[in-house]
Amino acid sequence: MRQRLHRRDRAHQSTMPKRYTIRELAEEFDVTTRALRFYEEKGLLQPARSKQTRTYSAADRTRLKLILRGKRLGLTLEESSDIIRMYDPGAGNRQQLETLLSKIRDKRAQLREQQKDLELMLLDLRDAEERCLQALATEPKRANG
Amino acid sequence: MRQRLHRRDRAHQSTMPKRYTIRELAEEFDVTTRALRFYEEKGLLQPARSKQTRTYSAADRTRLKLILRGKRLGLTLEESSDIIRMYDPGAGNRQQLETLLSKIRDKRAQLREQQKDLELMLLDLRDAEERCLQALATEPKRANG
DNA sequence: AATTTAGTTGACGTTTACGTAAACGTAACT
DNA sequence: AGTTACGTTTACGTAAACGTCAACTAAATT
Repeated sequence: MRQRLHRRDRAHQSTMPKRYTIRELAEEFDVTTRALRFYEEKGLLQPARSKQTRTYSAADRTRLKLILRGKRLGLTLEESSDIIRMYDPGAGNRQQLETLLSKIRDKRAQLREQQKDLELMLLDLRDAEERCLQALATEPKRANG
Repeated sequence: MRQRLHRRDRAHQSTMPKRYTIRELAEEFDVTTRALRFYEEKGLLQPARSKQTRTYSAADRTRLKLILRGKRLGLTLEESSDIIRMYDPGAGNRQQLETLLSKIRDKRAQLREQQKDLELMLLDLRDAEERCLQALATEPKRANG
């Protein structure tokens, strides 16, 4: 079960910023390579190409993390895409910056609403667990009471 | 633009528990009637019928609330369905109760993870807003600096 | 040289959660 | 009687987010 060596693996130069193959990223984050290509197709990742083959930067890796975090929160890819863009004010005139600022604040407000929903659901489930424990306490070990 | 009167509207008996038409629920929660029928088809709602027409109970209304809260948290209908079932230990032997308890605890744990993700994303957006404000402070009112 | 491994690009299939339209019933207002 | 408003079922359409082939290339191992 030896790993085979690829040229890139030996030709590592620690001065060069780290790069990832599609498989490395896929395994690290437990997604399929198909998903990574799909995210690229949707403009969420922008891997470079070294002779046809995709090569992902640390920035791509970070973006992937954000995408997956977004998914766990129920965001669509487009929403995650928006949020990723929010992380960098980048080149923008005053008008664009204010639009961005407004979007950021909207999203924050929305996420705070989601926090409330989450807390409510957790409270409900706490009660549910309690009732369940009560029922178990009432229930005899064998047969029906 | 007067509202027309339906028989049910006049024949209200305050001793009877409140019931809702499909439209009432749809408007109150800003969903389509199609969605309500869909939720029923998936077993999430169980309206009674008064002569073909659906009539929803307070329990249905509560379930709908839970469904929509679940959606805001990114849950699938099936997940919300599971959670709704968790709210009632109902008729169950010891074995079933322990399975239920386990599921409740799993879900709670998962939601606590989601809480962490949410907090991280909020922190990131707080930073993003900060950077955006900085950029605005740097940017002159007119033309580029 | 032949095979294995990892990558690539289509392209069609699938699931979830409804949207939309057709075709119909029925009660109520004009 | 005719229109309007609301309800019903059936059925096909759709967007998102991939899954799942197929068919091919290139590098690395045997």
